Amino acid sequence: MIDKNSPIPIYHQLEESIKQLIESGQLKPGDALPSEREYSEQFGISRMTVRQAIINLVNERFLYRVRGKGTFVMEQKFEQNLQGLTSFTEDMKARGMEASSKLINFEIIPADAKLASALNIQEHGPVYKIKRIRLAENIPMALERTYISANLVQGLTSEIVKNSLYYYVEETLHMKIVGGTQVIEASIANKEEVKLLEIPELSPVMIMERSSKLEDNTVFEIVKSTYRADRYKFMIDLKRF
Amino acid sequence: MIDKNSPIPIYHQLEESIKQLIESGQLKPGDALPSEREYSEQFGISRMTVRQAIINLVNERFLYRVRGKGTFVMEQKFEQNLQGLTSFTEDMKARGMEASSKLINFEIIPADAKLASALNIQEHGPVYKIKRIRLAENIPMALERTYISANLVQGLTSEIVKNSLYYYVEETLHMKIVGGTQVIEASIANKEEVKLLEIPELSPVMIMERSSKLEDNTVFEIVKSTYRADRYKFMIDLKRF
DNA sequence: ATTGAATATTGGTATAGACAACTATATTGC
DNA sequence: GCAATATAGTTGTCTATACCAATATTCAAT
Repeated sequence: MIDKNSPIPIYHQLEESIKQLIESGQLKPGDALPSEREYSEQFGISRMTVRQAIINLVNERFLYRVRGKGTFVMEQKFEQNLQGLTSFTEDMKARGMEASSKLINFEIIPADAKLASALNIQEHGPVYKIKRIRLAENIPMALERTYISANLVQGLTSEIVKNSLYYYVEETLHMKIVGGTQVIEASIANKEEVKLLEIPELSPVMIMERSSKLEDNTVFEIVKSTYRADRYKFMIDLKRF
Repeated sequence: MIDKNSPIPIYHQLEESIKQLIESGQLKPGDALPSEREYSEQFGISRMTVRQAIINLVNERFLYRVRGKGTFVMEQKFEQNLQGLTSFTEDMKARGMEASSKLINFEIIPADAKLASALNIQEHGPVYKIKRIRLAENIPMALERTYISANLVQGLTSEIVKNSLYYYVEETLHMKIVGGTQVIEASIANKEEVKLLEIPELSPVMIMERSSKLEDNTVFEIVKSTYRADRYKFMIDLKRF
């Protein structure tokens, strides 16, 4: 179980070993772990070394400790990371729904000042503008307008756009999207949104504007989405530092 | 600087002391800290105790360490904390605005089924209900309804609520809020919200429902907030895994 | 001047032991 | 029976020490 001669630190070996027990279900949420001294004796390692392993797992929220009682497995194992950057397709799949798209418009436009600044390119530079209706279970969920510098992703076609853009960019072009920022606000649907999303006039909508970046920190895309408030809620995990 | 006879752990004293130096600007981003051995000798404490303080600050992203080189102050210590769980007061401060509150209502109510389930208590159990208007620069920003189990936080008074609830809970009761989840959706203001937030009828609003948890994974509070869409945008950082 | 080896300094891992603070259980005294 | 006390077991804090691994510096050989 623990190899003292391994170049891998002992505390790290123990960490992985405990994680394994949790993930395989041999340790269930709420279960008490053996005490630090028990681990120490069982593996012939110092209690401080055991503590280092446990402290790390506590920081990662796999375990929690109560002084005088013991160390226990966290109730809510590992929630999937929302606040993760996901494509619409991935997002809907995580919600157990089937995603599809309807391409409304696909063209190359010159960047206006605001867009050029957001994409970090020259004004009037060529930009793909992709306007799509996003559907879940064939019901309109969002209107999405994606802007990508045409110099960055060359040879984009409407065929590719109809399938998964992220898949093409990551698997074929080998560009790696690493993160971004997203601004969320509430609003009332405008005429175009009312029509395309098939909702009543004056319906509330959630507007999300995302900017995603590649490994080298260049801006990859700007996405403006309008989500139907009656069909979409946004959930995030919070951590207090 | 360090009081060995204080009931406050030495590593915690050192932690606060270093944080102070960073926040006061005496240690600037990129600066190297004294080495662990220097701290150890200067304060007459063990190197392992110094390490415990530094490890905590590294976990909180105040510092970073490089083996063989030293320990340094993080470049962007405050940038990272969106998707961080913040109180309204902290949130507004980060936006450069002054926060205040108006207490609308403070009472103890019996939990209905939904609330009892969310707070993980018995149905009809006593729950503090705190209704507050949150203002930024003295303009209404949000209507906030907070629900806390009365058995968990005893002796809450309207005086405490008028000041900072998080401060009281963390500093006086020594409860540690570690995280939570938040659901965001768009809607139209109802009559009460229109009146209290001083907005036109049919105005769009952003509704956020937060559940925060303590170290031992018990639910601490449920907060339902209604934010004026014209005054509030929500920004998060995204990471792709 | 440049290279290369030795030395010093830094953080990383690990040990052994001590006592404190807290919890649960068993025992004692009434 | 019940309450107070003792005891054992848990995590929390702290010390002192040792050696490893990575980096920086010093100094000698070329």
